[in-house]
Amino acid sequence: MLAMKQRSCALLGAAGDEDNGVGGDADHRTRKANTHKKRFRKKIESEEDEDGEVIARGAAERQVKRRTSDEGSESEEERLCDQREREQLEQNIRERDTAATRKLTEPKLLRREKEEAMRRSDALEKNGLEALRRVSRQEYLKKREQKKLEELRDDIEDEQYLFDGVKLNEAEYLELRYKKEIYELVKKRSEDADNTSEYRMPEAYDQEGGVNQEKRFSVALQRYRDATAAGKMNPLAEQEAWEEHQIGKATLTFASKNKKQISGDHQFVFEDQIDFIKASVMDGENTIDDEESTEREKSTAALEEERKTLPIYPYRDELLKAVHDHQILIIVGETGSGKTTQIPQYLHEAGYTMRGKVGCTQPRRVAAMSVAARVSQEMGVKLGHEVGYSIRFEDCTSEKTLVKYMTDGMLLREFLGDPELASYSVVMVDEAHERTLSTDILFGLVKDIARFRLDLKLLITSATLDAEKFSDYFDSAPIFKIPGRRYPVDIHYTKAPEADYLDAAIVSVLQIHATKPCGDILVFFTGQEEIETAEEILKHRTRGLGTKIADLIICPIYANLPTELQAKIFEPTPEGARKVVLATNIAETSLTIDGIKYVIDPGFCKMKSYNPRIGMESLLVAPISKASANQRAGRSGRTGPGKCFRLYTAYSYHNELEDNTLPEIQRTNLASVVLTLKSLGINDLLNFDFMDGPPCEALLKALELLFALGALNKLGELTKVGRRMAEFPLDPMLSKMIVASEKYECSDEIISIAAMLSIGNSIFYCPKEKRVHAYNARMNFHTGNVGDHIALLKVYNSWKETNYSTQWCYENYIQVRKMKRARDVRDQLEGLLKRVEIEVTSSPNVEAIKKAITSGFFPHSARLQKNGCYRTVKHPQIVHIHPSSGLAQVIPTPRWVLYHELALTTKEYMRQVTELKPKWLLEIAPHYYQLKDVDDRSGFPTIL
DNA sequence: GAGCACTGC
Repeated sequence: MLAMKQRSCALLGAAGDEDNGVGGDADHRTRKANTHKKRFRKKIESEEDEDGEVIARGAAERQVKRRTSDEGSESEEERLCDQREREQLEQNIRERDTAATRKLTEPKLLRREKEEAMRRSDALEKNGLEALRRVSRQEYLKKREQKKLEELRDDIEDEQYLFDGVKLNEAEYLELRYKKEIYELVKKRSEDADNTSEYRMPEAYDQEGGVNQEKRFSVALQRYRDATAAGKMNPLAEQEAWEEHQIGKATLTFASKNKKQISGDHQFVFEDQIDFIKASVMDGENTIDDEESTEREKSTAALEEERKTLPIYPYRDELLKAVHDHQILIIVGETGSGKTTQIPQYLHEAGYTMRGKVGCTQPRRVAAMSVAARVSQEMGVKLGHEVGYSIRFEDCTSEKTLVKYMTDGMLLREFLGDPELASYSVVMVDEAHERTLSTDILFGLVKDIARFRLDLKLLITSATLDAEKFSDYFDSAPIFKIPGRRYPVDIHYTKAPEADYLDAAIVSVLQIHATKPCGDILVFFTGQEEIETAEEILKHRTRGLGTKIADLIICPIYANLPTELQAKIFEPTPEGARKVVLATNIAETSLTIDGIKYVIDPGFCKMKSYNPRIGMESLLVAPISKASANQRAGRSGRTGPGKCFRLYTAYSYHNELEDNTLPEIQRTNLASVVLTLKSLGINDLLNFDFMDGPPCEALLKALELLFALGALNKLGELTKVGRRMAEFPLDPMLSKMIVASEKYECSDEIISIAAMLSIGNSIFYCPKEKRVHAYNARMNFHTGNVGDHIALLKVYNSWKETNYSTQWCYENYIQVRKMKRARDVRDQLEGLLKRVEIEVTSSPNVEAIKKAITSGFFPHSARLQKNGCYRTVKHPQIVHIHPSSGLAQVIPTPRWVLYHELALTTKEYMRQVTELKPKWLLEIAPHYYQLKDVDDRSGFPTIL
């Protein structure tokens, strides 16, 4: 019983330590944690001691933790055990201490040998990179520091711990010496760098590297060049075309010029008008009119000149000095200041790349690619050589890469192989204000590393609003401000709140169209449905206006829109016409449309939120934040002064909107985050230094799930299974499914299913006018009521059989783009299978495949109720089969089902459902289900 | 008989 309690405490990280928190909030959180502990303990009591595959490390640390978290234990038995443990701990400490003193007295020669051996094994471990034998990051760092301290100890011979004339104890003295030494080293190196006036530019590497590498570079470069020859969208490569287009924008600007001014006196009177009040002007800064030229090929000299016109240029030396003087720097710069392209170049020119790479993270793939392409052009080198980028499915870097752009998730993955980012001298986290999940985790990790690696420079760039917060988080790091280049934007609010924002938005569009001078309009909506409705109404209303009014070109844009149609928004507006772009949040950050002069902002967006208690995600319409509203407004001031019409009152803006959008980490399922952190050796998650910690309940839920999946043992440590799971960039349940497929010898099928599941639920395309056809096509894959998982497998395999035919996709109402992505994911998973030593085996046995799925998704089981609904087994909750499922209309209704996810829309729906035999639950997850769970009390006889 | 903001590994 006692052991049980200790286990649960350790598993929960430092839940017990929480009482040291601040005020009543901590109390509340502790109480919550305690109820979870109780629940957890119950679960653990039903456990057997079978999966003891622990990667032993930090044992003493754990003991300390267990001791502290168990304070206040009641029984005599517990106290005795506690006593024993304390003795053990003290024994450990004694041993360690004597070992340390022994080291000090041993002859130097012997010690050198030992150190050499240690160094070699360090190097081995570091370079070995063998996933399963990876050394934990913390252990590695500790060892490294220890070694350094020992070296310092050698130097102290007179036993006088004087540092700058102050007498210190040994520990303090060593620490200071350690820090000072590294500081001196860094200073010397950078001084050396400063004194060198010339930097050797490596030659082209044409002879080096494999053929593939070479081919890849040229393809990447070609892509970049081709992108500027816009308009040629290859229907066979939608995704690529889309990305090409995005890259093209790095050098191209589309602007509508010289449009005819619409005469001020017009005879149209719309039924309703909205009164706007101009309330404020968002100031423009540095409004120099030198937009990037549209010329494609430019001499290096011309590019060099262009670089000098960027707003950041006058701050170059000041910035470099700040970087030199401070380890961590917060940089505030508006879009257009050139920070993303210039800072890494400045750092390179200042010699920082001589002792490691300059890494720069971006939240989006396209941004990483296009910026890298731009910078390589500016530096006059081949993309992929000195300047490269690294995104999922595409690593365009080489050994010679000095400046590396990458997605933030990619850097996170790099942590797994390189626990202290040894190959980097500077890490720049760009667009930090967006607070993506990966960025938030990176913050914690880089902050930690910076404490050990004093030679590592850290740059965090953010928008103005929360710079202070970043500074506070990074130990009061100095803030460096760079002005952006933006035109002023007039902000207008409505006089009174609008009841129907959709209607109000349409009225405003017409109002602007009829009364304001030329310039395109951008309207923000929440989703596809709204956009389609708005499009219809607008078309209807403009139809009757005849030729008295200029043409209104309506362009919808949302992520699920087929790419050919998306390209339409980038076409220049014909003379005399006006373009109105109806967009989702995609236009807020992900893509930039030039020529926009008016923005209409209804103030809403769809936001995902997660309920950890029942494990359900929901997508709800919610008011945007002030930061978001300003971002939207700024979209109108890119090519000239703009106007933003907000469909809410100034009062609402100031008093009702939040300052910032809730960071993603606080509203998402954390299972995969927790697995990643655990595999980085971070065991104490509740005390991990998050900038904004996620809800305690969500963390506990994630731990609970990972424990059930066998990824964590009872002490909350990563097991071998967990270590293998962490290799896959997927949700842990999908990863578990893959790991389990080894046992059922169907890994080939399972990775196809995992790939299909991971790309989401928009594989089937369903145009309104062809609904019946689309439905029939979809149902073809469901013959035999095999369930949605197997149906997805059928879709993938059929596509493969047609040699990945685009035509086949059109015929079957399937989105080619998504299928291509699934193929990429599948290829990646196949590669990773080798890494975790799972053979690719194919099995025709459907039951085996379903069992493998069950191994990952057993917590997601539901049983039929008398009334035809389903109820989830473990955390009782009434749910329904989603109508898009192949099992939605099957008769007889399956009694037991397994679902991929729960989603709250109009009802609580299960998406992607497969029939299940209850005996599998007992067979596969005996630790999770007991007989009474699958024993039927609902009136149906259970078939076991 | 419903519906799917947006990213990322």
